[in-house]
Amino acid sequence: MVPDNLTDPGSVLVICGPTAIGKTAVAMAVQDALGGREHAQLISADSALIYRGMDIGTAKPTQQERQRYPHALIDIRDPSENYSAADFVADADTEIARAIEAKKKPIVVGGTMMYLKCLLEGIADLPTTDIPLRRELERELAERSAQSLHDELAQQDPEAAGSIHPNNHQRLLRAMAVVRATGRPMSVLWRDNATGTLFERTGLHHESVVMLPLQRNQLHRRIAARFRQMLSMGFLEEVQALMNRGDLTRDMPSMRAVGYRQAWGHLIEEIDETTFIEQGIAATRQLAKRQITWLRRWPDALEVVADTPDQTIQAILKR
RNA sequence: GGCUGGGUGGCAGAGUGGUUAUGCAGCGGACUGCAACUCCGUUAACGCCGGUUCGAUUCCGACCUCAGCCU
Repeated sequence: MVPDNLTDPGSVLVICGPTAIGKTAVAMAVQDALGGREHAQLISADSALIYRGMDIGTAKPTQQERQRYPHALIDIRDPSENYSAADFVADADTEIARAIEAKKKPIVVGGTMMYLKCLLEGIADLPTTDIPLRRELERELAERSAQSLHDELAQQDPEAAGSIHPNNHQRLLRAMAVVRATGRPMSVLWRDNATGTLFERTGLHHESVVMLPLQRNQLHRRIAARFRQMLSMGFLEEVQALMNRGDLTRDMPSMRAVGYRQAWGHLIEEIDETTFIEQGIAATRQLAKRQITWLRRWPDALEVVADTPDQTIQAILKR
């Protein structure tokens, strides 16, 4: 018997956890428990799964799995394109509304904590990154110093400047761009232009299932095994094919994904194979660690500590 | 057996007679439009024994060990 809070058609189920813990398996099991694809809609919350052609290294659900368990928000971008937390919130809101419309329970599954946080807590309505302005700021950064740009930000938006280190160019330039484009501090806009929480935007409640490893070692072992399995499935060939396109560069968000970044370095003979494998596994472990840090502080979570998907499913269904 | 060159923190890799790089990993932290991102802080080493010296990771010697070459 499935508990009410999971079947409640007027609420969103969120399944999150670190990489390699088995979120997909749990999501599929929950869909089955709800009566299949007619009654549930899986929605991916993952900044890497959005990219077409990046399948092996992202541990994307297979074609067969996706036929029985269709996921929204997978393969929606080309690796040359950008995507952001704001894009995700907009897309996810749309998918959730569509699922409700079709009388399906929305199930958001993923490990990109920033996306989930913004989905649940909201994100301000700020101007999108303006490329020409961004270029201009990059030029200024090169001509002046980061410190001088940071000083300027401190004058116009002290609050944002306070939380952005001068060396953090990525965030420094974004905050500057917002000020330049709107004439108002980003920190003020964030309060004034908040779009509201998921409930405020859609009228839907949510329930979070947070998967955490019982033993960190066990997860680490799974990560290492999965990475080697990716290699035998042709991960390097996948990355080589992406490089062969000629239009992708290693500083694009897609190519900076865990594993892809290291594979790129190996394929241009920057690092040898052993180092590539070591670094790839280590980077994945670090990703899991960062995710777990977020998850530990997840508000109102239905927390499930389990080492295997089966344990998690049992724990969810028992509630 | 002989000769030569090496042995530096988990790995890679500089360097110095005293204040002991750096990168990656590890650990802690920040983060509202690149978040599998970006950034900040931090732990940790000089193969072994002896000698020279006020002081040795650095100089000298023996030893152990690795690589290459020679017989």
